[in-house]
Amino acid sequence: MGLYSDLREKLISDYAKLSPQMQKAARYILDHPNEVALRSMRALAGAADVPPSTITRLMGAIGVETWQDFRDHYQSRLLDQPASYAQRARETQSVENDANRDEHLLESIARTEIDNISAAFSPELSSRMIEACGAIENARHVFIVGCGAAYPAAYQFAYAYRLFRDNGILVDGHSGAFGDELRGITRRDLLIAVGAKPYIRDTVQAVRFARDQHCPVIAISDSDVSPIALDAMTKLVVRDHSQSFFQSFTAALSVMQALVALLVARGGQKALQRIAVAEEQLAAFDTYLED
Amino acid sequence: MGLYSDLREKLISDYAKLSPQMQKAARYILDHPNEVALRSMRALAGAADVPPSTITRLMGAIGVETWQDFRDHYQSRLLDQPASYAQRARETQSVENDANRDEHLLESIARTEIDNISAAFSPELSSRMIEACGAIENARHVFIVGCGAAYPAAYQFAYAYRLFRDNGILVDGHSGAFGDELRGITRRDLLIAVGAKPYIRDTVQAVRFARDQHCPVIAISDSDVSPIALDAMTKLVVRDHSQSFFQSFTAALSVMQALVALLVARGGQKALQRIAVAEEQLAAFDTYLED
DNA sequence: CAAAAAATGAAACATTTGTTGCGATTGTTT
DNA sequence: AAACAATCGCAACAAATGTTTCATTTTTTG
Repeated sequence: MGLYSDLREKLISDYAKLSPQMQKAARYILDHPNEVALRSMRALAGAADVPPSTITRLMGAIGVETWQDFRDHYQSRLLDQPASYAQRARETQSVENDANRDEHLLESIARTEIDNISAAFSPELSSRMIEACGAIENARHVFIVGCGAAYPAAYQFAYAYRLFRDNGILVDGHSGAFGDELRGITRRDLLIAVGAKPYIRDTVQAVRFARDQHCPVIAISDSDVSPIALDAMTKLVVRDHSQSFFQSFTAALSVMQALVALLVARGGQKALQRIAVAEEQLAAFDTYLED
Repeated sequence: MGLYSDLREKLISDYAKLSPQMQKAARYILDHPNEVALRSMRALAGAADVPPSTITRLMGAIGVETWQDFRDHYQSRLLDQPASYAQRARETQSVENDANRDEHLLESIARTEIDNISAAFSPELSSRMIEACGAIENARHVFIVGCGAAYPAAYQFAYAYRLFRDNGILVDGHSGAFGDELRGITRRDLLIAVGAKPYIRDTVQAVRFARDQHCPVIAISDSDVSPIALDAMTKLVVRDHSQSFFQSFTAALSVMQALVALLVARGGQKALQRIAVAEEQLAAFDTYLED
């Protein structure tokens, strides 16, 4: 019997030959290797949503005698990891070539991104987000605008929001002239605007138009005094520090996702039901690929 | 009950007060912390040369309810990244207060997002990203595809990329039928595909089409064996853990931004000049608002 | 020294774990 | 349509795990 230096590769190469349920199990194992090392087989089966017997069968299918052998393999893999980590750090320090300059840049990016996210979930911002949720829940229509680099964040919110509420409108100019969707906006509506420097004219004009119609604004921006946030009811000022030329919208996206999570959590059972219905509709349109 | 950030200290401070046999056990645990995380209590007792009951008594002596709690602590210590994540999750669950529930949820979200990003910049993923950059630089055309919740990440890359390279094409179906942009794709091109479960049919078909034309694929996905990543040349598997119903695309977005940053850094002066030109064009179109 | 207190290890206990067997279900072929 | 094989999940099983009990030994104390 051939011994594999890493069972992971064996699992990947044999993946296609496995039965659907075993694929499900293999997939979970590939995605969560540490759980193999730390949790019990039954717990792992439960997490992967397969009966325990499937795991046992998977062992046989990939040529592993017993679960213990499999687990041992993943345990030693877990113990070896810190070693290679340290070794890599040493290598990075010793040689000063082009390749590890890239690695340094990536490490620096990672730190910055984490800082940005941490700042976005400070107590102050958190309470503002909760406040924003209240406003969203009471609005008649919820408009979302964000252009250029801010478009992903706006789209993200609009996409998720529409799965459980049907009063969200993404202002992106895809339906005619930009801002056309805003016609008829009133003080009972709400505009969520995303944007950082350099501020894009369309976004700012959308905000101003909404303000003129006495529509409250929730601004996700890079400054309290940015043209987007200046007159906003709720200001969510997120950091967009970045190692590169472009600003980072990671924190903005994260805040958008957090808003959705909050809304769903507060919406309770009803929100979950709506999501289920939306998913069924998507399935009916054959949007998803069945596993 | 006082919670210690590290039970190790508790073990050391109480060491003198323990009975001889318990000291023997405590000594072994302090010397072999990983064994606590990986082996069974009986096995540990055997290794420490004490009866199992001594371990149970030691638990009570240092104020730990059960062996499971003790083991959990050492397990999360072993995976130093999500250190107190499990504990935090448990706390969030235990407190059923409506007023604080939102804040706890946000804290939990923040923690998870940071974990996701940390994992995305692991040594393994970092080297894959550098590898991906090489492929991007040598490709004739760079196609980017991502649907549904993955669209923001795809858009983000395409938007930034087009500021310094003019061979990027976002496959989003805005120009006629979906996938129409892919016509004429060859082995000299490159497809960057973003997507997580549930996999959207359009994305998967785009990947398959590219593969059929022998076009290499860079996959940003949630699993090594996802239909998007399975046959990909370079697999960037990012975590999408989330406290809410939806998966998080924060890490995917962050990876996209990092790729752009890498490309610009490697592109040197030439890339910066192109960016300057692009900005001037946007200014000419009166896109930005002058301060 | 004797009585009380503490500590110890073996065994018993209920629980959990990994594995196996079997009937039911599914999908394919004749 | 019937027959076959593959796959699946439930339930039973034996082995192990964590905990408790209790009699014995050791230590402390008056």
